[in-house]
Amino acid sequence: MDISEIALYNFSAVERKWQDFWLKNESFRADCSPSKKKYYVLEMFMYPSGKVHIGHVRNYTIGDIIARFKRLRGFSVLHPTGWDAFGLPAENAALKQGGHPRDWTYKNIDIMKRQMLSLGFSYDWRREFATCDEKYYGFQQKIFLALHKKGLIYRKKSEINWDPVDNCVLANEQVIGGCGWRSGAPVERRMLSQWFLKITDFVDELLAEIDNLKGWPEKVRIMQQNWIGKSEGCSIKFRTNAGNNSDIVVFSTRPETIFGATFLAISPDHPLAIELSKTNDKIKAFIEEFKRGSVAQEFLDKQEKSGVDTGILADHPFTDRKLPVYVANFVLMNYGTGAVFATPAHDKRDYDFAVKYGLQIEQVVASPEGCVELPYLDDGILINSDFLNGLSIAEGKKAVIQKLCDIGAGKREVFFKLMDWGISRQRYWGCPIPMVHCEKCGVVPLKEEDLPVILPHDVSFSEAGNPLDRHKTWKHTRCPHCGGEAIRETDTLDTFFDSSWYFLRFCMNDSDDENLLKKDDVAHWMRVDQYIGGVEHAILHLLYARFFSKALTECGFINVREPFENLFTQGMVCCMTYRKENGDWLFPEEVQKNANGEYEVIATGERAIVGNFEKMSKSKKNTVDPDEIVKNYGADALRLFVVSDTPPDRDFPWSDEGLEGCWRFINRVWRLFIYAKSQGIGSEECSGDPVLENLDSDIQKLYKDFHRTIKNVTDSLEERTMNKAVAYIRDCVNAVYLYLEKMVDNKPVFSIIIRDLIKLMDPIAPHICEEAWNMLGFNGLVSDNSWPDYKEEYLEISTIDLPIQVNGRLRGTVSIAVDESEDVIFERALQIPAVKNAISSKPLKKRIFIKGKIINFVV
RNA sequence: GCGGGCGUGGCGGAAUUGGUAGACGCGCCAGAUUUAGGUUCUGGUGGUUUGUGCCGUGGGGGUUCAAGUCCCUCCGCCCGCACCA
Repeated sequence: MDISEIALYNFSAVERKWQDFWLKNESFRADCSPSKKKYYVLEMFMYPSGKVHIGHVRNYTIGDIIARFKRLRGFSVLHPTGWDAFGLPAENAALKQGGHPRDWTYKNIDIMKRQMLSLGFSYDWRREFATCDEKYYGFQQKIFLALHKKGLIYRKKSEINWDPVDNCVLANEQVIGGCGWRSGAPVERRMLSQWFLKITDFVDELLAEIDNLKGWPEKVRIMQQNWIGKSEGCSIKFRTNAGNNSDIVVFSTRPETIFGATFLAISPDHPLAIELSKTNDKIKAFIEEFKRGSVAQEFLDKQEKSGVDTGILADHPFTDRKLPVYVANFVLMNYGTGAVFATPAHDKRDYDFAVKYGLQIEQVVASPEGCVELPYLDDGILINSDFLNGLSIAEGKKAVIQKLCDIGAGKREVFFKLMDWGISRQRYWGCPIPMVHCEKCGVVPLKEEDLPVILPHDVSFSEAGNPLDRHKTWKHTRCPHCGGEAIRETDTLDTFFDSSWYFLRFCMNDSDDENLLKKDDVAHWMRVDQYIGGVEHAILHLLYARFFSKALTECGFINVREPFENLFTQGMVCCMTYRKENGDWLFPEEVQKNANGEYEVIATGERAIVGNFEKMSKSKKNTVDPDEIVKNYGADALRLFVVSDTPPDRDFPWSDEGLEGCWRFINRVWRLFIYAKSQGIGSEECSGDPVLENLDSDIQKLYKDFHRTIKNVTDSLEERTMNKAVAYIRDCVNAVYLYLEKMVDNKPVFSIIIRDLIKLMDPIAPHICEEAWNMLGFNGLVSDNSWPDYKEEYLEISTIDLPIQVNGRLRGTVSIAVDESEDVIFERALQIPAVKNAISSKPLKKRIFIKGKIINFVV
């Protein structure tokens, strides 16, 4: 048989066949198995936007490779998926094209599920659900009531971030650079009664536990730490000459520099500043100016420090110094106390401000060597500081806080940036909040037996605002407390609420009707052993999910305080961009290379500019459609491609040539399988390990090298560097190709190699592997079997080309047995002409010999 | 400004953790097969010379018999946070 004449692999028939089989037989259902170790692998579930994109494909392929790999490694694997289905786009679509958000959502789920199935992901589909399923959000309302009862949910009138485009409140986490995370519109500030989740109750634990998240990327851990933003310091009360109730409390993390304080600064939002503005036009004007500017973030960033003198003088707690009080634009009301003492010698901002307004600068920290450096020396010895003189920063800090406490002027204090999470949204397509407003009883929680509160279907989107609010009947109900007339809460929950516990619900399979959070099931599967998703969720989702695990544990639902053992954040899929000279984006197919090697627009011949590799996006016209790829190259080729070459945590440069290469490789492997079958390779030839001594030396080497391949692929998959696993597999296939004609005389060895090669490839390209497995007569599915082992003894190399250096430069190699004696090897090495030449007549100073590694002559 | 990451052929990236730099792939070149192109199989491919050699992992310096890897220093790119007291 000529291997080059084997017909192309019919991927579409094969892939369809096995996808149907897996689905029908629930091949990947996860059951609690007492005999196996469990492994929970989860990719962040999808928003049903309407279409799967390549970024999803990469994310879910990485997860599926891990799931299939772990199954073969003998774990009982839970690998579920579902839909993060509430949210604004459904409403926007209804608004734009008519129809109902519910229909839009479920239709999209249908489409996208079909796409996911066509990629051969090994999910336990029994556990699939959407967060907009009544059962799911109904249970979520139960959770809401439990959290409320526990005191973790409260209602408060507060200034909120209002997105004027989406007509919606945003959490602080959803405001990025002063704009809404979805709409991109500048956020306005409004006062509104809102529901809040008391995430701050867990702030210490949320921060402390980050240190134990060893399986998380350092980057994400730091981002969470920064977001929580703990500062330890001291609040200090300053008396002023402005009469009663005009004491100013400042917060400082550097109280030891108090003797360098030369003025106080308060925020324009500080109550005292607002009070003063009533009688002081200059302050009033300054605050107005500040408010006007503060909307646009870029403006704020570049804004120079400025302020206005209030005329008030504050008393220094330890000296006679009178400190002028300024209203200053660089002091934030929402951090600390909204007031600071300024030490210009040791703080950049204070320094800039002092220079601008000609204020005093007093150095109080000197470097230990005594040399004077101004400003901002943040380590050294305290000087000019009365009782602190000569102390280090740390000692001084301790001493000054003690003294401030003693005289009743200050106390130790800790501040956090993290604030409670506002969860109310003035939107229809979300989980209804199970509370009512009763004139007599106030805000009253519904009784559990009255749940779920179902979203009404008959709503209209013809007007702006919340459809629930203007629904004719839905919101009218009875008060659970007094039985009188009451109004339902018409706000719905932030969708981040929905996604904060979905991974817990996956622990139950769909036969469980009532209780979506069974403690035993959760205990069995949690934590998630490997969570995979984009780094864009580093703060929002991951922080909320951590908080929920703690809160639900407090409420007795579960007993898992940290949900995610290992976190993997994959890079983005990027693609070349092209633009016209006027800046308009061009599709790649609109562009061609002309005779001069420059790019031009095919239709018009104008010059086209080649842009950068950028994240795929519709607006930049550099997307590719997974459906098209699957249709033309198959799911296996696509899966292989998205994990080839580039480590999964880096951005992936898409190229059509690269994809073609993967398609060619799938075909190359297919030819190998067909050829092997024609040579009598198959299950009946596999019986135990081959006896190496009976084999030709090159086949021995091939077999030993294959064990090296097993080790390399195993290690690569364990460390999540699929690109390396692919390289080792390709290398191995290349090696087998060189011995095709020896197959027929070495059936047992080749049968074992082919069998185990199928297993090694199965996590990445499962369809072709399932087909080959079946075709060569092996039993069951590949995933019913176990991952190949390698023999350590085969990894030991007996002969080696030992590099010979002279003065650290390579002059040749000698092929010798690894355990050959040193003297013999030196003898051989000195016979190499290039070595002789390099040494010539110079006296030998030293010989370096590292067994199995290198020889180096130093002359 | 602070924090994190990165810098290796034309390109994506390997490198047993201090021991033959460039595995594997893309691209390119050649041979075989083919009526031809494509496919397929095999070989080659860092630069520069070829008698040998010399240079080469962002730049410069250092440690070492030996540095992509360790130390110092400078430069550049990407990401996150940002008047956080």
